[in-house]
Amino acid sequence: MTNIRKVAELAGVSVATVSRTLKTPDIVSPGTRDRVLAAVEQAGYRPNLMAVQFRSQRTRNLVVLVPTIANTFFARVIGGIQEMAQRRGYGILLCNTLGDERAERAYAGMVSTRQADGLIQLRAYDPFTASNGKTRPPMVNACEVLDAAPCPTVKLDNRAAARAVTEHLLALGHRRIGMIKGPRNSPLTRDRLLGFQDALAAAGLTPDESLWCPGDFTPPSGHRAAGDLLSRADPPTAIFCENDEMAMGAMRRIRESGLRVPDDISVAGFDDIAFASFCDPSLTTIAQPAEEFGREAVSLLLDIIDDRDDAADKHRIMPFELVVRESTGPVN
Amino acid sequence: MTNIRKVAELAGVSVATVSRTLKTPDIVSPGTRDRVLAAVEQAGYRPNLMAVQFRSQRTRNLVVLVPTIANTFFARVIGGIQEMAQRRGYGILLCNTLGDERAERAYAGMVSTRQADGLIQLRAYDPFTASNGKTRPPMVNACEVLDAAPCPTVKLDNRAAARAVTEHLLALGHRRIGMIKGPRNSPLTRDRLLGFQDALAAAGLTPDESLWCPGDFTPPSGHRAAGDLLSRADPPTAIFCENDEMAMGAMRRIRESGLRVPDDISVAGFDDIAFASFCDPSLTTIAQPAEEFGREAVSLLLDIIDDRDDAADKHRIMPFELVVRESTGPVN
DNA sequence: TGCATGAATGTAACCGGTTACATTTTGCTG
DNA sequence: CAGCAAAATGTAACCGGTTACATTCATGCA
Repeated sequence: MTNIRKVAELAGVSVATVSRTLKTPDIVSPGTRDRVLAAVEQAGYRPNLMAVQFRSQRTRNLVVLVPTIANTFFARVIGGIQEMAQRRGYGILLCNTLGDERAERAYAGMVSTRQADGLIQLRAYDPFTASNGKTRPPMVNACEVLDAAPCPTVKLDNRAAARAVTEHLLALGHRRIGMIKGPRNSPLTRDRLLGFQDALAAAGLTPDESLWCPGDFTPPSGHRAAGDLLSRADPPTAIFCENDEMAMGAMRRIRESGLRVPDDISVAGFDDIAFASFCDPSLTTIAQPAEEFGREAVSLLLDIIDDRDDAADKHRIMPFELVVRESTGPVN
Repeated sequence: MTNIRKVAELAGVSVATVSRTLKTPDIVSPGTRDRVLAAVEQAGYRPNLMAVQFRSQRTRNLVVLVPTIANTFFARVIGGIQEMAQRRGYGILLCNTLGDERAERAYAGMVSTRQADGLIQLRAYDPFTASNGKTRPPMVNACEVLDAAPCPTVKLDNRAAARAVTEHLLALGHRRIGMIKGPRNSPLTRDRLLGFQDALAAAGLTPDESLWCPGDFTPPSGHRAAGDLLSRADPPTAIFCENDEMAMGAMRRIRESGLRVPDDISVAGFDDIAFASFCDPSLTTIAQPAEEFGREAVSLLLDIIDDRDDAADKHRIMPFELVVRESTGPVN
């Protein structure tokens, strides 16, 4: 491996001069600079970044904990993270945690052990809980956010968004509205449920909890939950799904029962993934700026890392938009 | 930061003994071992992995170049990569290249500069082309594979798979079959086109190149291409799309024309993404073991890195399966 | 010419582990 | 108990950059 000493020898200068030529060319005399650059070229020298990182105690890597990369929405968020990280000179260490907290804590260790300078968590779990008394490593929590997050957060006003969807369904005349939720202990699910209830309450309706089915954000779980709802004696006339993946599973199940969307049952989703506008019928949903979530999370994280920041309590609320398409219509 | 010297001091031993206690506990006497471990505990010591990596000249990171993480198929492949890498003690540096070769070469530099030990490329481009005479860094090419790849590869027999799809359509009586392709210069597209032609030739048909429309593997491009095909004087009775994303876009466009799938036009896709079985109609497609692509790529790459391997010419062909669903039917 | 000043360059310590080699301790045998 | 091998532990070089500080060199002015 050609190292800085070889180059120095080749150019007839000291290692310091080589280092300076590459990092601060302006303080090296033009003649020397040319000689060094020629030697660099000739030797095909590339600085060993492990050494640079080690010396500077900065890896310029960020750990990203993602529950499932297979989820289209997260894929977009990661795209945004990667884009902004690259722009700021950072790399992304991707960790598909599948929601396993042991794995998340293990991955979080990559920051403690200096494999990365900071961490972005896309789930409501603090992987540094067990850090006993130590200073918290730089972290940002995005998408599904802890209630009392010990770090900056980036999230949607899920309550308001869910309320908007529900009001849309109410305006179409629906009164019995089913809900296909996410996992029980998720703050995201809880907030969307609250927004749902807000809208019902404002309309003077009492929610029927028997119409709330849990899912896990995958199409099969939406399919299953819709099956549950349809088998009721008095099935709902509309179903609000907490994400588009489950909505697509639900629509499938509805059609399998010989019913039509939206003529017999309306379906609304959440996220506005790419397929939402291409499936049949196209899906009424909440559009989120997924890539922007990622970019913003990186921005906040680098603020902490670069110490351009004193407050760990910056909280960004991202905008949403109700996108009405074909899957919702007037109650039959 | 607590380092190994602090721990050594605390335990009343030398740094070497601390290092040995953590790496090879069996060659340290039990009494000393306990004392050191207690000191480690007390100090909350975590070895600085940057130092370890620097010393051992191994980062235990792998760079992954992915054209678009937003593509459901690649998301699954990356999931497999991440899983196997984790199991083997490696991290994944994810790079969303968007097909930009400059960016790919830049990212590839992370291996030359020792930020990572090897690279997995999911596109048919060799980012080390410009490496003048140097030994090639460890690399594996998966999914879309170079014809004369200078490294191990993992791919599908795209030609055979495309032939299987086409034969299925021919068996249903279709004679005018449209094709929605990927980008022109892609070996993957070329192979699928060859398989398509193989099937036609075997059936004694001459392909009509005017029915081949280029796309870019996204739903909108499939939508657009289907529009092109439908506007022909004599439109095809079936459309073979080179991936499911484009197939969903195409189906959407067909329905917008007032036609039904498969009654008026059959549509087939490729990849069997999660939505393929949940959209309406569900999609006839080629199932690929996406996660297995990723796992296999990591396996091959680590074989090179660990030098457990002499041959850079291991080439894996992964199995496919034709999954017939609702989107294809007998010609009208 | 001599000296002050600043620019250019060199020297070597340092980051935090690992490990070859040296030294000390332990345990066993005769 | 001497003597020796093996086990345990210590010392310090090393990985490849960066940079504080020291040194050399060039320039301008009196």
